[in-house]
Amino acid sequence: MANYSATLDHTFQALADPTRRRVLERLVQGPASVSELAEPFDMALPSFLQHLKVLEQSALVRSEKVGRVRTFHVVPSEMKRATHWLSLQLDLWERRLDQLDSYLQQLALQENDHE
Amino acid sequence: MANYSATLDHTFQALADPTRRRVLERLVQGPASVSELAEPFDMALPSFLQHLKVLEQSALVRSEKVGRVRTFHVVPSEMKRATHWLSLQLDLWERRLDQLDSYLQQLALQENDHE
DNA sequence: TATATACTTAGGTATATGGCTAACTATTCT
DNA sequence: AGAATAGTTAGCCATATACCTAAGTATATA
Repeated sequence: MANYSATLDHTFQALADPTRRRVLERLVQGPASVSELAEPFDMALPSFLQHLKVLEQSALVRSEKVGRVRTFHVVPSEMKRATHWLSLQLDLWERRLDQLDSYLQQLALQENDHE
Repeated sequence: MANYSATLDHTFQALADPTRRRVLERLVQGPASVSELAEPFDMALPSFLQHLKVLEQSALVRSEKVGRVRTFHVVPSEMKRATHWLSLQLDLWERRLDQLDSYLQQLALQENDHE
């Protein structure tokens, strides 16, 4: 495993679950094993592992197994892509507001001319 | 309708679908009616309407109906919240790397002392 | 070598999601 | 009034998601 084509779909899907977001919040503080990650959650281990799988398939995290311990760590690139998409939309939205604003101001000026 | 308690769950869930992201990309350019929004999509109208419903319930957009036309527009606050969460995680991740870095540098210095 | 630890796999269930068609309502145009 | 337009509601279906228990594998520890 290592060849995932992660998409914004998968990224946002992975982020849509509170358990998975809490895991990420833990992992940005540093790597952790499956059982360390699972500990705060009142959930059967196989259910929890499902979440880790989703996170890894979305490429938000990666893991390696050494001995019997699997350690997870954050990979920032997909979070960056998601942030970028959102920032771009917010930016475009604000630009449009600015344009609208100056258009309305111009209109107001023309109105004054006619008085 | 107007009393939704939107959460990051709902926001990311809404963003996880390509149709809904394309709708948002359209709406940051300015408001649009249901049929304008639906036009680029090869999808039955009721299916498409479902997506608009998800977007509105996640509070990423809002709509008003005038006559027989319902017009949608972007509401930026939830996008900002999502961006904020992501940026915070990325920021925490980088801080941790920096700390690790200076720790390792210190370790290297101490090693030199012992030579 | 026996036991404990740390995951893993298999398989089952309930609900959610994303699509459809058909039929209906409310406005607007002729 | 009758027809067209714009959106809505109801109901069906297939697949995905999120949880579970039970049982299995591989690696350490006593």
